[in-house]
Amino acid sequence: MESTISDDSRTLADRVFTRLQDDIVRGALLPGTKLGEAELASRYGVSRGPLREAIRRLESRKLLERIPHVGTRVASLSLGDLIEIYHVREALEGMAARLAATHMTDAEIHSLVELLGQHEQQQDLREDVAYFQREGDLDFHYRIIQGSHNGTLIDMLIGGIYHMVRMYRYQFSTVANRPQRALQEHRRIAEALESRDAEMAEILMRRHISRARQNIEAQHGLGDAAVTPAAGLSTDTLSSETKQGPGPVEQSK
Amino acid sequence: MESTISDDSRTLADRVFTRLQDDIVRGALLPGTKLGEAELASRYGVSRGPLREAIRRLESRKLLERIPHVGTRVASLSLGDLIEIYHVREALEGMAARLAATHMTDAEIHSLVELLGQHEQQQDLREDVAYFQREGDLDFHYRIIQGSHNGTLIDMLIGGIYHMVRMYRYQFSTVANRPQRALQEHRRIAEALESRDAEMAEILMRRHISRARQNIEAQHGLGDAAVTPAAGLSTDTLSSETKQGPGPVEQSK
DNA sequence: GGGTCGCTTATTGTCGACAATCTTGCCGGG
DNA sequence: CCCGGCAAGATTGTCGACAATAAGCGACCC
Repeated sequence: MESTISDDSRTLADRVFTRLQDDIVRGALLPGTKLGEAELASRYGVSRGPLREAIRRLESRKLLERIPHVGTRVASLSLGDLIEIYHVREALEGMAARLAATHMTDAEIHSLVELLGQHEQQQDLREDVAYFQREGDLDFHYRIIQGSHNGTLIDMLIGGIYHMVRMYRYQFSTVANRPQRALQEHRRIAEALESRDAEMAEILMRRHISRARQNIEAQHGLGDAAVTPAAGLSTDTLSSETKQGPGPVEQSK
Repeated sequence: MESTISDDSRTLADRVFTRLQDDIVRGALLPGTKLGEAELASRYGVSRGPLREAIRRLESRKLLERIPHVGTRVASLSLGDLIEIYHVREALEGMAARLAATHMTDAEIHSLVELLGQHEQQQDLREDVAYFQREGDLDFHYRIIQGSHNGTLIDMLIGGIYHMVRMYRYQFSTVANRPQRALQEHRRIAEALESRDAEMAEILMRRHISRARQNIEAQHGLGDAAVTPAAGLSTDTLSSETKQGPGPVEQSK
């Protein structure tokens, strides 16, 4: 329940794992970039030992692609991969919503409704709601997943899929171009949860995610000029590639 | 078919990862066993470096539990965990069956039906069908999952969940006490696939897994005396130096 | 002139040693 | 007698160096 792990309490390998994952997800490291171990080690100020352990874990989470004796590079999602992920999300989060309708506590549901209220306020107040809406959307889904109270499901979604979804959003800087509607759908789902209607919650959640997927498909289907990753990887020479900003690694919140 | 990556082509860390995973899944290492890095390293004939990388990957797969600065131990599934897993399987494999109904090739379906024929023969011929049925069951589900042609789904099921299910089966040496019925259900599912009935395939698969779960719940609800773990350590090719005492694994606590 | 072989070099894989941390047993005090 | 602190031992975490493998490049042969 409490996830405020102080940054220096855990082991070094765990920290570099978190930082690296964050840099990948936030788009600081563009997909396809080759990651030299020596370079990364010096960048994060650790030795190659802990770094390699972190790499193996990121590899398990499909955030890194590794070829033995060749190297490691940031995983690049194709559109097909993303569609696949959304199909799985539909099944899994639908299930999460169904479970949440019966397993969430009243306090959790109340808190969720409050969160929705905040989202609506932000929706009204700001024009540039993309970022907030984006994170808010994640937060909404995040809470319902937690509300399922199914540890396996939570691990799979939070630890396995959500990082990829977030990576995608930052990668293509997806504009939440249907925030109003998404918010409405969120509201409906919350209402189903409030009335403890499990079947309705599942159906609404599946629809919600299905629409998001269709939205992505349409967006990329008629104009994928806006999704050019701007990162031709193919045969990049090593290193010295992603040199952006003076602060290569930003510290998180 | 089995000409997969030859054992010496991959890196050492990959090999010890496979071996360790196999030993865990097959029950050679009992759940809860404390794994000392030095001991494991000498057992597998590698240094602690590659071993630690393998450990991190197994940890990501929830097959090992690690506490920083304390140690690593084999994950022990509670009954609740297993039930959770089966619920997720119901959603995920139901989806896999639905996708398989439309995405499997005719050749794949034909091969699946042939596999079922073999299972029925074994069913008729042998009394001690537990092992074959067990693996056969896995094989059947395995093929349908592959037949979904959804890479994300496949990774999640094969790479994430199935090892845990297999571990459980070996752990409690679960007797497939309803092989006849399970086989019938498999047959029905295959028929649905043959007629390309996606909805029917999903429903049948969900029922099939749900029944398996209910079977487990009942079995453990009234008597769990039949949980005798049979141990057998695998000693093949890697480093001929594997000291394997009569009691190599110590139960902690 | 094109292709292939061998060398160079950089990067990954592996190893052994050192340092930090936890556990355990013991001692003293309450 | 029980509890807390302290020291010794063991185990994990981290580091730097060495070895093995693959990519790049140039020369040589056909």
